[in-house]
Amino acid sequence: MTRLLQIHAQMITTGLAHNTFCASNLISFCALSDSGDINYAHFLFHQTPQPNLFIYNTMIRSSARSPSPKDSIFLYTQMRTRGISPDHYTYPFLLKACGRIEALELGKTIHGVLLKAALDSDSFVRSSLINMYTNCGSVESARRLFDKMSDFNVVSCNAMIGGYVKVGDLGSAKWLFDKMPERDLVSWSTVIAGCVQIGDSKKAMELFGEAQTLGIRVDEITLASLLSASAHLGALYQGKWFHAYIYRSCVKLDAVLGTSLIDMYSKCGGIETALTVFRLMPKKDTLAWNAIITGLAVNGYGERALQIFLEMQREGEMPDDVTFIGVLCACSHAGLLDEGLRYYESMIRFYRIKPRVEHYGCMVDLYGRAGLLVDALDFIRKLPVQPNAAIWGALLGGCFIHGNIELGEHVGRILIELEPQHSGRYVLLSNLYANANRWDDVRNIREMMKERGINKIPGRSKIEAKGMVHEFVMGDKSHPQTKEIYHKLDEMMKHLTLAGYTPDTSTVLFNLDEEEKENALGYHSEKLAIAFGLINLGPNMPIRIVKNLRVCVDCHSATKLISKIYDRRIIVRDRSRFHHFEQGYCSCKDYW
DNA sequence: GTAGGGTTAG
Repeated sequence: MTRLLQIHAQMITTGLAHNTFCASNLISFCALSDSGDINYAHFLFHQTPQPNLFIYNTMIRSSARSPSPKDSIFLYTQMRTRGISPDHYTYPFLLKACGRIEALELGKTIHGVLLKAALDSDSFVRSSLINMYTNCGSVESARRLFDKMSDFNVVSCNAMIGGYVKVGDLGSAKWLFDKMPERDLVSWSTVIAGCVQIGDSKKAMELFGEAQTLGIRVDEITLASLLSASAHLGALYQGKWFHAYIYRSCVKLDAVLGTSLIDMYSKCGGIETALTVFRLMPKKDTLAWNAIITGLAVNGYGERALQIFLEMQREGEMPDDVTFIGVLCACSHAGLLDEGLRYYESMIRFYRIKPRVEHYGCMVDLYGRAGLLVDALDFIRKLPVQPNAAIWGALLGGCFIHGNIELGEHVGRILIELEPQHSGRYVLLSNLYANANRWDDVRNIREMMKERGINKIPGRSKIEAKGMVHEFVMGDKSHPQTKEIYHKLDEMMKHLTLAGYTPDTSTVLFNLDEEEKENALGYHSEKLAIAFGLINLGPNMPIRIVKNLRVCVDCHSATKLISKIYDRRIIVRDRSRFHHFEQGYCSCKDYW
């Protein structure tokens, strides 16, 4: 831009500023280039006495992708009043703006206008129309238009696939993807992103495999989705492979891809690498800061997360609502009550961010973990919104940690009423009763679950070894290495007993006799996965496990001891956070 | 010129 300002100055002195061709190019650079400046483009535009069609198109195009797409509409009205007729270049930009502000009625009107002007046969205009309709939530209109088209071009197909993906109809998206005559990288990216969005990360990986077989080289956009899939799966080695791919293929590492990498490493327990990636990023936006703050928080490094937050403020990056979710989460997990309260206040008063239900959840968690259950309840009562299940869940968590049976029972009942189909709610209440040795109540809950036909979700643990993901359920005997695994498990148990471990059977759901309970615990999926890891991973490799549920008290204390006995780092990602076990300690400081 | 990407409480 500095260079451009010099050129502009020169143009003024030489009189070239009045030359339409030169003025157009100047505006075009400011409005469209990555190193341009949209505000300066507006400034130049206002100084132009008679902007021509090209200038209008450029300004409409630039505004359509700017943070205020409404400007495009304004510019369009202005050009019409000034008697300039829009052409087939104008409409795609204008329709993009309509889509972004979800102005369906306006979009329809423009559709009518361009029908009259007979511009609807232009393939760019058609694809833009399809995209406008899907962005405005009207997939049916998009489909009607799409069906009427005789020339099947790849862009309109992609726009249509994107429309299906937006409404979560991956079946139709995949159907069209398979049916279209030719697919380009955008087609692949769209379906891959679609899989990730509906939570089918495995399918996303499979599609990438197919693309690989066909020799398609993916770019930074596809990779961002694929890294997000790795993050969800907790597949560190898969994610690392993509990281290497980025370097190998000289893919542009922009802020979005950097954020995906940070998130992938954090969600796979590789928080040190996440930090390195973050430090090496030349341009960090709010999302990148948010990703590292949240990553540190769920990995149990609350203080580090807060340091980075302070750094963010020093560097003048504006925190948003998501930043504060990370900050509050960091405070509650690290037991920093006063800081949490202070940040919450500053979010509202200083940053003028209106708290959302997620922030309330963090606050209840903050009070609850600190043992201030009365304050937590008081906070919930004063909320301007109906508390949701997550808020009660946070309070129940606090009751559990601090052994408050009365309040816990009350909250547990509310939760079951609120989400009668959610098995975890019953399990939690039942565990609370079991902790208090109230076996009759435990049995009642079991009965209730049976009557309502609700099944407990079985615990599953995944572990990666030699490029393969292995999954275990409780008492699993399906793995080819079953014999060795159980042998190792016996050895582990012997070592544990020698180290003074006694099984904590308090949270076993069934009212079994003590010996049965111990057996049930001994074969919990994470213990099987640890045994598998000890057998198959080299002595210096940390054991990384991803669990679908929260880790139980018994497995937690057993894992701490195992990390010491076998001198092995064990990293467990459970449903809500990370546990880094090392030399008998866990990063969660036994609060989770 | 049109179509595809990242962070979010328990």
